[in-house]
Amino acid sequence: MIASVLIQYSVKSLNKVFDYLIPDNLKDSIKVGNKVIVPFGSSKVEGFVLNIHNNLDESLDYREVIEIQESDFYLNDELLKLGKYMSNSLLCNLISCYQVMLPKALKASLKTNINRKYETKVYLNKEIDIDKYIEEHKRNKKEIEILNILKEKECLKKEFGSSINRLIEKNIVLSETYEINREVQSDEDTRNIRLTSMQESAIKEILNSKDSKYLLYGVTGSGKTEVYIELLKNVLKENKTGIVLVPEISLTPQIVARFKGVFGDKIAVFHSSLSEGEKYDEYRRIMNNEVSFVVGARSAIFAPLKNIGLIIIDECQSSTYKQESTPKYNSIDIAFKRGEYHNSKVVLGSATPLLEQYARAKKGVFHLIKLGNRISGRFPSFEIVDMNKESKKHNYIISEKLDLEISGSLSRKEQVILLLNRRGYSTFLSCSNCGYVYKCPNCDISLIYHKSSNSYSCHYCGYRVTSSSICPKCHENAIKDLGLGTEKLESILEKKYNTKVLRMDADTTSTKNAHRKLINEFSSGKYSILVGTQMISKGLNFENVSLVGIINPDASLSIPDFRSSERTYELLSQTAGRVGRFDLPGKVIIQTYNPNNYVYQNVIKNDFDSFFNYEMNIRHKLMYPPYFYICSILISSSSFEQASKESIKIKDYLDKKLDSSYIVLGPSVSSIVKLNNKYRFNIMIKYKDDTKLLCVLKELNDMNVKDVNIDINMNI
DNA sequence: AGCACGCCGACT
DNA sequence: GTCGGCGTGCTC
Repeated sequence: MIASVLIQYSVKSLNKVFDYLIPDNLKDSIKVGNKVIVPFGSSKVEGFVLNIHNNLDESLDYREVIEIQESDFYLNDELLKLGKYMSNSLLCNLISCYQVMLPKALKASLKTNINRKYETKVYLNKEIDIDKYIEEHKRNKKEIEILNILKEKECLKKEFGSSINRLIEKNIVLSETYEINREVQSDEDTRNIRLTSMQESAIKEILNSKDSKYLLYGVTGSGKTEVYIELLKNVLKENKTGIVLVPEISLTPQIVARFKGVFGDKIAVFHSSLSEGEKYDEYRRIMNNEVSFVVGARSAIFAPLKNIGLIIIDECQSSTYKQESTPKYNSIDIAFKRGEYHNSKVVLGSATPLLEQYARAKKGVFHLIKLGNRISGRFPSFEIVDMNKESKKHNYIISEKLDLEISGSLSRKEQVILLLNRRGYSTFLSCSNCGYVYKCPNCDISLIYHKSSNSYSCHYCGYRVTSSSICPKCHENAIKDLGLGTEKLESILEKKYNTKVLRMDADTTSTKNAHRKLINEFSSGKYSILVGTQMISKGLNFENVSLVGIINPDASLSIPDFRSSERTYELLSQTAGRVGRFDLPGKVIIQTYNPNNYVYQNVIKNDFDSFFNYEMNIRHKLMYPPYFYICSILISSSSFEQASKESIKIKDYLDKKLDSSYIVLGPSVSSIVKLNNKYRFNIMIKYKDDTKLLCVLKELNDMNVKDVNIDINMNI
């Protein structure tokens, strides 16, 4: 018997299986999907068994499989097929697809040592006359004490001191060690919640329909979570399983607590804050059919559940569902694929779905279900402040109107949230003497001043130097920090309003549980103003907040990406949703230099449909999604010339191979020309059907150009 | 990925 | 004459 093994390394030349003889002692136990150790060249490697067969090739000199790792674990048929699908449609190595599905402890890599947790139980050896033994060893009080307890019941070894070891050695007491799961603690929300008629009818509509894909479209606070819960209860009734994806567990503790409260132990939760050992435990619980549901972020879509009845993707507009590193999969595509396999329903939920998603729902590709208005609170009142006028009055950061509203809120002892989507103190550093702009030595990016760490840092590669006002070029003491980041805003506000300001951004929430701690502190009223980046736009529920100020939304709007408008719309409407959730009337102030922009105009009217129509028109004209799919090819090299030359060659190649139904744009320099010492060029392909494209790109992928990296990102 | 093989430059 | 640079090719 021969095992075809896909080994651990994710390199082009190893993207194929190697055949190994299965030795007799493994013949009965080896399974397709098993993780095995095999000899490879002069070393040993790990890999997955993709096939077991008998086609001996006489010309080959086979070596033998060394051993099976984690014999109770294997990639099942569905996941094996799913990996192949991913590898084909994403143009990446097969092994990277399998690796991404698994917790670190189960990935193929000889370095993994699983931090297993064991427990040892001890009990009396029935074949020994205990009473006689006790009689003979009366003087050893500790031993007798233990034996008397064990006469009643078996116990855990750790309940006793070291004297138990002597008893085990003498075979009086028997011990048995087995693997156990760590206990993962989490909050539980066990409220009993009455469903609204809107929710009831949404649930009925999904349960009674034969459709497989749904878009549950409901504003923030309209109670999507309760709909999910009822759907899952139904899944449980049918003895099936389900997956719930959320953008990021740490940002949505309430929804997880709610699931835990209703389903308790039947749910496995994949936190990013779990240790690798804990993740492995949760994975084991799933494999052993101990759980019915899995809740987690992007990679939870690969949970090895059997008989899936329902997959829910909450906040389906979130960009976190697309993985930025290879394999660049999108959990939503994977969800549809798994849904097909299991014949299960897939429900996307959002208050601000992506244009593609909403368009598909309107077209009937997804069954659209609207969930009406938010349950409590009212829609806040909006005001757009024209910063062109304000800057004439020398108000660049806080407009008169916003100042007035902040003062008003503070005097009423209410709280204020200000959104500024830019962390750090300043946004760039420049010499007032010679005009030099302080850039990262590895990237073509301005360094950003961080006052709290007294450093200049690059937000892309992590480069960091101690701050100094001496210009590296002209050596004058003239470096000035310009532009506005959350740190600077924080200190400006503290001075201006003489109050405590809480800042929430990637810098203040980097430590474990910091996010939650800050939220609780703001909730408790210790601070009157919260300043933060986009991370404050979601999920927060504060009763005492009456004002939301949006400081510089234009920055988000001007990001060179075709989705920047809809991202900004989402960011603003989500942030606006932080106010007026309870009894306080809410006010939202948007400060912009483009007051007439359709994004802002529609945000203030809360008119998603109107925004949708306007934006769809633009997408249509510019041939962007959902009218076309987009594939982006990134060509990078440490040599600018090589990257440039190769980009042009690739463009010519694509033009030659692809017919006119494909639109090939570029090459152009990337928006970040140099990143991590690599020069970057982009080619964009607009397409409606990927079958031919995938073949052409596969050939392109197989061409090896030295010192040049080609990175393909399908369906961005 | 790691390693062997192999072909050209600079040096005890 | 050798040591060693890294380009190429192979691993069941």
